[in-house]
Amino acid sequence: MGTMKTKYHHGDLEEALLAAGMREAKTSGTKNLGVNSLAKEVNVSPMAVYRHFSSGEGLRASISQQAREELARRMIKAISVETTVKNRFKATGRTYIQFALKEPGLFAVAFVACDEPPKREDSPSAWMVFQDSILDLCNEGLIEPAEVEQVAAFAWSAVHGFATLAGGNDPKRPKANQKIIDDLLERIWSGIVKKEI
Amino acid sequence: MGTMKTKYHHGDLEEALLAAGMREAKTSGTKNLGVNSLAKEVNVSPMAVYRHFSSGEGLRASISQQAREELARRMIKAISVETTVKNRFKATGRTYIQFALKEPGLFAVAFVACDEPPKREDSPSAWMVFQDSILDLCNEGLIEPAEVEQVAAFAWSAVHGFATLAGGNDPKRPKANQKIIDDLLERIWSGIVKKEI
DNA sequence: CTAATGATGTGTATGCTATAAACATAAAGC
DNA sequence: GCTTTATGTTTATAGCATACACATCATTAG
Repeated sequence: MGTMKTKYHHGDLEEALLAAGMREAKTSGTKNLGVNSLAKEVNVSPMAVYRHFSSGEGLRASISQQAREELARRMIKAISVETTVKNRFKATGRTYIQFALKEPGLFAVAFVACDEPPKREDSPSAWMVFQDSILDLCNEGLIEPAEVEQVAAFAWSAVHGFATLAGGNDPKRPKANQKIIDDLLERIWSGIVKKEI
Repeated sequence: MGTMKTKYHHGDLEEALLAAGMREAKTSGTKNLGVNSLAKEVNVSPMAVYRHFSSGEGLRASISQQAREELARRMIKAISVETTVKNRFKATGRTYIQFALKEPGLFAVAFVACDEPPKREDSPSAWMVFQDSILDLCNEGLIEPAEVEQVAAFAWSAVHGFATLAGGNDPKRPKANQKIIDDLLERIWSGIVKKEI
């Protein structure tokens, strides 16, 4: 009888469920993230899920968290190759928007409103990356320390809003190409460094 | 004999379902918008719903549309009392954001991603109001005609993004009070009328 | 080494949801 | 008045989340 295909215990079911969830999220967004369908995908009975997550909602919250971490990682990576504060800021926003456009499923899952708080709070977050990028501007003297919170809120809002709208399927959604995105980031920049005038 | 409480035919079930949906949306957001629960709320069997909507998804799409129309009406009303283009623009954004903060349920329902296209397309939309407000700026010579689309996308994005983030329940969401919102709108203004420099 | 214990997975049962098919009732048109 | 059409109800099926009881394996204590 050679290989016994079905070990009674899976080994690392939690990891497998999150991986399967991310796969589904990439291709189908928020659909197909149910307990039953994900359990089936990893060849496990639906109830096994509850040994690792308190509920289906909890499972989805963890998948959502993973998606947000993926976004944050891409942002950090994009920043790392830029040399000026302005370019780092723009790379931050551009990466965020391109993530929404190239991975609409992941982006949708990342920002569904979910009540459940994520398990780990210490992971890289897009918000943190934004804030750091704004703190850099402050260190360079481009904005006042008192403005940091406001500026971060503004920049994050504009980028997140565009990503959400352009990545959606509203027939009237804003168009998005490289030039348009760059124009947007320049306008945001204008709203940030008012003193540059 | 006396009052027959239950007419076999409801009279205007479609309207009643949408009204019930809006009531639920106001208090509970996207939850409790199922076919069964709404049917029960108007004292009708679940299957009756399908005489007016092709599916539960279709029903929710119509409720979502109603929520968007409500937002657009409030924006139009707010604009009507302003006299300058800048103030009209700011009233547009402020109303949008305050709608998200004061009616989080309605706002959530208004902008859930739904594939189903709405039934009527000719209704007032927030997008139209934004665009009109930007066209005004163009008429006043504050921006170039070629910029209109870009500017509208930028303004809409920033306002929508802030409304979404500030109205959500992320522990790190941006704070929102009158002063902060006004600062935000000024920053957006800076991104719009670059030439004012 | 063996036996108890805890962690992890299965099977079964319940109650919810969406919706298809067949039937019932009332309203509108000939 | 009788037929047709619109609008509801009933019943049945299938999927989902999840509670409860049981099975299996891994670890650890004696």
